[in-house]
Amino acid sequence: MTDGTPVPRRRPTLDAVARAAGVSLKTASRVLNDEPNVAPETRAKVVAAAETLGFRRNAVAADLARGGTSRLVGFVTGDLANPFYSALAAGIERELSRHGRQLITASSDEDPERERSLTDALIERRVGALIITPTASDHSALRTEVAAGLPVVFIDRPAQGVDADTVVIDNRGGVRQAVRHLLAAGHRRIALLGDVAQLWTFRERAAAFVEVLEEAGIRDPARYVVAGAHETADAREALTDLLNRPDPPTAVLASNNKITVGALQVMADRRAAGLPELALVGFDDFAPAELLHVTVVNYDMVGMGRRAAELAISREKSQAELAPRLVVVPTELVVRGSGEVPPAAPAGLRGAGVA
Amino acid sequence: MTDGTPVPRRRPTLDAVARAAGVSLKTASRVLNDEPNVAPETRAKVVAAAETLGFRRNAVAADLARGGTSRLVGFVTGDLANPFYSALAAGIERELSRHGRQLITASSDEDPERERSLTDALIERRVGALIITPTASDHSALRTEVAAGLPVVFIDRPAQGVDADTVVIDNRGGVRQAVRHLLAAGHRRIALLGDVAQLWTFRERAAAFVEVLEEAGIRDPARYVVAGAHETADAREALTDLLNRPDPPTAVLASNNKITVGALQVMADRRAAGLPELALVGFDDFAPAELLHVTVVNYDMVGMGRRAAELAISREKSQAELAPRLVVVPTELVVRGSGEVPPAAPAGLRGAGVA
DNA sequence: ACGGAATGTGACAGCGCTGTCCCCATGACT
DNA sequence: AGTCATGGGGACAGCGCTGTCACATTCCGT
Repeated sequence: MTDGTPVPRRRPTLDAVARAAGVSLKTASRVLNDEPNVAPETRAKVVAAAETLGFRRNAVAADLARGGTSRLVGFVTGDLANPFYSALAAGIERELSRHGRQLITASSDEDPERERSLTDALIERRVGALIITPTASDHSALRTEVAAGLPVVFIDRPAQGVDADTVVIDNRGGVRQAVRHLLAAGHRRIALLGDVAQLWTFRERAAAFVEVLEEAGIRDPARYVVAGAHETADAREALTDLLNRPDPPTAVLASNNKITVGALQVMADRRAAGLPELALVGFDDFAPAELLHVTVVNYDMVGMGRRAAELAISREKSQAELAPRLVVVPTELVVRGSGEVPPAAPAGLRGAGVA
Repeated sequence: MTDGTPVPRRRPTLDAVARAAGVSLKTASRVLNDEPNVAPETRAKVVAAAETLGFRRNAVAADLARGGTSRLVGFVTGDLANPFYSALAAGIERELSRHGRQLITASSDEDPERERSLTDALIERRVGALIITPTASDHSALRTEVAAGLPVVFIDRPAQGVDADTVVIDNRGGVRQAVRHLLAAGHRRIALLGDVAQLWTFRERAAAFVEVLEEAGIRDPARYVVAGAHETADAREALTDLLNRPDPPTAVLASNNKITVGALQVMADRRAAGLPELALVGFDDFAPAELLHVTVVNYDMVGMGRRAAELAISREKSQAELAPRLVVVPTELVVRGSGEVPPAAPAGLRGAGVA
């Protein structure tokens, strides 16, 4: 076979650089790693040789030689297209880059099976640490890895079956703020519209929700707790059903931003139909929430990612066995309104009360 | 020094598995890579040994042995926290995972310097392909890499100084749709509110903008073209300035979603102040744009990412020299309204005309 | 029954780099 | 002079895996 294809020029190796500079392989390595004890002239020669050859060190080989662990951190998340997850990713990435580490992301699409295989792939890639928004219910498979010293951090919800660092939102606190706000405005029939009932975050929020209402002396506080509104459309439907009950709620707490949007749609329809207004508080702030005049439970998503990365790196750097740590990210109620259209409200009165 | 710290148990190697199974290293390798010509019994023995030892293959070493290139694809983007970029990332990641590849993302924060160093780091990591949303104006440094056979794909805007595959939006077409829509509604004084003047996307949009207005016989069509509205707040200010001119525009084309939000804020203020309505069309759709009743130029961001990944992978797989390819993603005008509040419009009339 | 293919397995040499150890010059200090 | 620390540099053995080649066995057709 006559080799017709142009040979894909092999990259110059460190060896080639050393030869060109007239030094040994190891000396070249020293120069390129800024190790001490190299004469300035020698250093210059090597640098020049590397430059002219267009040398790029091979981080794969370097990692292997150093012990087989790469300076990569894996992030297994639900869906990168979701602003919540991508905000986490952004925070993680920012923190990592400060420590010379790179982020490798993988979306599980909330599928436990896929989460498992992605995690495996990342471990095979010998990531230095692993950050996971757990979807699977059991993570005991990771126990071996954690025991072997792999830093694993769970974010947004804790994992079961393994002790590891965890970063979560103060779900209960956030719910309490939201519900108290609605109670203070005089609401007594308050609904909670949630995502997936199995999700830890929802269970937390629902528990707090019921608790606060009970404290306020509301009877049958779980009466308007509904889960299963995974997409915006589901949320719409679920809320419509609630409102069609004989004794409908007057206020809603939406458990995430997709649901909030669904609720806002319903509210717009009601308004168009001349029906009474509904009060709304949403979990998760989102870009134009301000324009829509909706009160939300806000927290720092990017900061949350950053915290997770910090935990991962600190564990990776310290050899000692650290006890699992828990970081709870505080929430803050941003009072704006209930999602009513911002009609003629004088600017000064903005964000003052609920409907 | 008495070694007090618990030795971080080394991971079992393939060699250990082979020994445990009583076969050679290579045979174990064959089994774990599903290579043919291994007797079923032998296979079973190896699998069992791997299982009991908790063996995880080391992808770093495997990549190195295979020729030093990893099955990783790098994505250098502006800011992962921006929904536009994260949608791209999601599309890329989805396509890659279908081909057994993993995505490693890095945010340049739109800083050319940082973009450069991240690109370098990824090349050192020996990614199999590189996808970049270029921020730097010159990418001739990548010429060597491209010549050496590294698949490089530019996304959202083309690069200068190097011939490579590129995926862009049909900016001109999108602008044409938007402007014609406004013209048809009777507007003659139309403004274009843009991001960064140097950005290729803005220059394209501005050129098309001027062109369409000229075709329509509008004099001095660039009169209301303003750039530099990088953040929402800037956009607000820029638009306010425009509206304070003696002969203010009656319609605005916002060049991205942040700007659209800024414009919506201004419109809300005007409405509150009883000033005449302003027509608005935005570039980029965003989650609650529907609720805000705003007409937008929409296109498939996730699909765009997917296309870029396809280009990268096809190039990586084919050894032949492919000529640089250009993919233009079509845009679609989603007519909803001009961002006026959705007051009493009967559902049936929704999204029918402009203000 | 016998050559040749197909099948199953192993030895061994790298992939490109880093860590360890070791050697050779200096220069400083008895 | 003789010793010894110190700076500067190289040889070499891996890191954990895969590719190549060589070898042993079995199976087939004629």
